[in-house]
Amino acid sequence: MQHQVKIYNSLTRKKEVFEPINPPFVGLYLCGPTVYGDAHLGHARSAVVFDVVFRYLKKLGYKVRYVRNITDVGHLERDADTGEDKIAKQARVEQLEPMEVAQYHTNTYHEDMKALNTLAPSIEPVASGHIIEQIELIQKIITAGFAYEVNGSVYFDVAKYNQNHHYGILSGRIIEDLISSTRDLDGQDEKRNPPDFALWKKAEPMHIMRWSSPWSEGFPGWHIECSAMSGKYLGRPFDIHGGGMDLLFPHHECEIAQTKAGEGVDPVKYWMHNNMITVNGQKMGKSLNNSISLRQFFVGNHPGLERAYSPMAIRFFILQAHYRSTLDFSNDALQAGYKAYLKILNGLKIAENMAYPNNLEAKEMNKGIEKELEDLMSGAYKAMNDDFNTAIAIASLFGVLKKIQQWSVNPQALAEIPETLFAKTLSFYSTFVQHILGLVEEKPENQEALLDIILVGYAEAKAAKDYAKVDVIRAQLKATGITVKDMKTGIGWAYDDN
RNA sequence: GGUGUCGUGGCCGAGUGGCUAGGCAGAGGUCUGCAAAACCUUCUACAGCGGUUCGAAUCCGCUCGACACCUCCA
Repeated sequence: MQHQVKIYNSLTRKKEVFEPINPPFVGLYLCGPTVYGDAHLGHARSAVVFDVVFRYLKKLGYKVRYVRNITDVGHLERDADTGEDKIAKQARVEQLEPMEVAQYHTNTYHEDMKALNTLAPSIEPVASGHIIEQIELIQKIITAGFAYEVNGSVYFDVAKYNQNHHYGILSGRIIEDLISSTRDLDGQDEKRNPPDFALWKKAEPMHIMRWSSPWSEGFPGWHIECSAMSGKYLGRPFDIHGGGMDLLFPHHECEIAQTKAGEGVDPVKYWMHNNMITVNGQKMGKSLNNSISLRQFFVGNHPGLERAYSPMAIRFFILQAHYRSTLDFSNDALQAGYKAYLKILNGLKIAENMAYPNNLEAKEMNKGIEKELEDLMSGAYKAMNDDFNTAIAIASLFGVLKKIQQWSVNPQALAEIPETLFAKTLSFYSTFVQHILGLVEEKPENQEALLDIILVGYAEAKAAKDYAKVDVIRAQLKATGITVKDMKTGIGWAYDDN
């Protein structure tokens, strides 16, 4: 099967045909979290979006190496010159060793990402574990003449770089504006120009996180870690670099500059940026005090939440929008997403339990329905090929679901299509839902066995027309948040959706 | 101020020059011990004003409005 994937490249601002540098291998790098707080919806969005990219490219047969880093050092508050390290600060607040903070939030991040059913990355490098690589890259940049040392700190010389290269190539920033911007009121600036950024910072005496380097005991700047680690594991250049749009400048712009300056090559062929989650039309972010952590979503523990929303509801909510659009959070939207997800899931159960009937009356094949099904299925793949348009793919999926449900109600309709098409359709649906979109059934594992036993009793009571007993079982399950569903295909259940 | 994005029906959210997006919610019906689920049918759109075109939600211009980045942020 020929697949031509198109990707919107932030660098060229165009959709481009995806041509891996070394097929069938694909290198995919995603900027992961700075582990000083619980992951929120925004983290979920980039993780889920690129999880689907990862899954889909694998599905197409590419050998994808997916690298997602953990930032546990070097990410400063406010300004790369004057701020405090985010993790060190949180450690001070909580009176913990910085590594405890980083470890704790790395663990919770992994738990949350697992709950969202994102696949683990192939490699998950940690910034503090790659100090040597970062120092080496800084040295290369100094040797090339694009960085300077001041009092034990090293800065990237943006103006010098821009003489022969283009700082602003990704973000569209104009260097003169950046240089002339006089927002910096701190007189004790070590930088030659405001847009220069730190590659290495000398640690203040109080600073706990420190490593020795040729310049000082200190710590690396934020941008250098991604350059060093992506280069180490994916080579130069590599295929796809992802991240939130808010990282486009300065983080990704700086990554390009560092690699170009130090190694003489462009680091990345395709840059992909997912858009932001908004709350009431405003960006969700820690600094805006409107972020809701994923754990709060999962249990409903936040004033802005009307109820708990399961991980799959959130995953579906994210996938219903295209990744380059802003996505506005609201209780209504999430609730709608959850119901839609339940519907998709119900189709999965039907598909699993349905077989092509062997007692069909002979009928003429219906070419119209055949074509409709083929169009829906190829439409879903076309949508994915077109810059991973999950919204359209899901619409196609609902079209297929409708057919499956009709068959479950009226199996005789299957006489109009060949058994091979029936099998293909079911297989398509199940594969697309579970393996490409990554939507799976959420069952509390310890409850499942009990629930099955209870539902056996329910079915027996029902067969015996003992409706009093039926109603009691139903009411009791309802009280624990489980809705019983009497389907044609058997007894099912779902989480209560209201 | 600079750079960029966007304004779609009750809500969310695709779309691109002509052909039903989809989901949720609403209405009517089928089924059912009653529900739920499922199925069938169905109502609300393209910010405003001009222009290009045989034809525009889709292209161009203006107006209004919203947002993002420029400082840490997925």
